[in-house]
Amino acid sequence: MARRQPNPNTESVDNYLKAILALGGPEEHRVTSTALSNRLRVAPASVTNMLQKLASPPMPLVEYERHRGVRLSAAGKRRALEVVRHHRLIETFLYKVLDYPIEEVHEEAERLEHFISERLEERIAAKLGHPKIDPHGHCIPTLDGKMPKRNSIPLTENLGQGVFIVESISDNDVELVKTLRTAGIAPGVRLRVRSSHAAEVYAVSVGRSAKVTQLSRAAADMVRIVCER
Amino acid sequence: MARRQPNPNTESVDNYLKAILALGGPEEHRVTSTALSNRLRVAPASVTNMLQKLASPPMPLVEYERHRGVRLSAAGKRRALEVVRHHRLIETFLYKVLDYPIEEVHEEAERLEHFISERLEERIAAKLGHPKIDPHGHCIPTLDGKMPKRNSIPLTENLGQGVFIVESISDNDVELVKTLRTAGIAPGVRLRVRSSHAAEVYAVSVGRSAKVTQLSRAAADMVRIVCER
DNA sequence: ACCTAAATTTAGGTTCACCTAAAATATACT
DNA sequence: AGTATATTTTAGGTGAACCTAAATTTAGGT
Repeated sequence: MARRQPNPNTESVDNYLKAILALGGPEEHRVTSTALSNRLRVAPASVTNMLQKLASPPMPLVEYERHRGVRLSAAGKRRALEVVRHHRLIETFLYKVLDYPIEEVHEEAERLEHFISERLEERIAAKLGHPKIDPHGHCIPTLDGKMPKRNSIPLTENLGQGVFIVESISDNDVELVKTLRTAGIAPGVRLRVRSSHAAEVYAVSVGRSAKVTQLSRAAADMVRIVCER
Repeated sequence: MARRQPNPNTESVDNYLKAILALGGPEEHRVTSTALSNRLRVAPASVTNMLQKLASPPMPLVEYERHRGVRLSAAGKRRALEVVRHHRLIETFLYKVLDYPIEEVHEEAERLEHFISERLEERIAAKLGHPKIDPHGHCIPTLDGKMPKRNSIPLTENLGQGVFIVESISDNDVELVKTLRTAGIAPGVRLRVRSSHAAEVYAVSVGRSAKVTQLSRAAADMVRIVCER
């Protein structure tokens, strides 16, 4: 009477899949155990264990070779994008319908993303008019698991001074998001960058204002920009 | 380095507390292990185990004497009512804001009630104008843990024919809720009862209509009524 | 009071996700 | 190539919530 269900606890599995998706980047690199261990704040041994489990069933969620890292399978990518879709829809909903402060949406979405049904996902999307972008400027994956890639770069990679448009802001640091909100830095905003590449502190001004805001390197790295127009 | 946290997994604990609250009734009777075992669909031994755990910490959630059943402590009752508040606020929200069909709100709320933050609870309540009653006609406990008791009776306990007002409808049976919705039986509706006490089938008519609907005994037992006016 | 049936508890086992410590493997440097 | 260092895996263990089977306690009928 041996039974070995491949899909035991979903919350934890979801978090692994999301992490692999994020760390693999747009090119879907292999992701190392250590990288996952750091991001998920879990012992390296626990990662190995989980990866072996994710890779073993008939329809594996990841492709895994010992010592060579993991990559999502088609099924794993589908699930990961579904969770990201949940997350971003929930963030948008909390922000637009429930008037959450922008810096608080992430934490709530992080918890709820695992537990909403297909129906609730659909109702939320409908209520919002099937949005494509969340309040931090990130693309919301479509129902059929597609997420357009945009050609933005981190503010820290820009090639000197100039005027740019803020594309998106990383959402996982509450303090950072609050700081940027206060400074008026939000997706779609025009940003004049005054420091040059690889500075320790970035001086920027927002919109047409002359007021200069100082951003730490860490903060600037969380802001992605595109060229104006 | 012995640590013994009394509050390990909350979802399961929440469900025990809710079940004890419901089964204890307004008089807060002791609840037996068997009753909990049936309601939670868990082996009797598992119930005993959990009750012992809930009763043991410095601030116990239940009062428990072996072979004599359990009752909620003050702390346990507070938590149970908080979970019920979550549940009913979520049901109301799904119904009113997200246009859920009434028969589907329960299942979704049952899952989400464990995971929403204080903030989300507050935002939902505010969006709804701090409602006192959920879409099935049940009272929503207040933030400070009070729930008014109403003097309704199950339709099956009524003392003969007459005209009544529907107070509430049990929410956990999808098919039943759908049937009642189709028949137009909803909280606040006027109901003329034509069968007498303890019948096998209840014949009722809704509002001022002459059309008669037949309800099984089981269905009638899930409908609570109050006297007209 | 006695005995049986039902309810309840004890004892011991499972799975899941995590852990630590030790062993194995890969990479980097001279 | 050969060793030091860093990464990864194996081995063994934890607590939570459930399970089954066996032992115990309570309650009902005569």
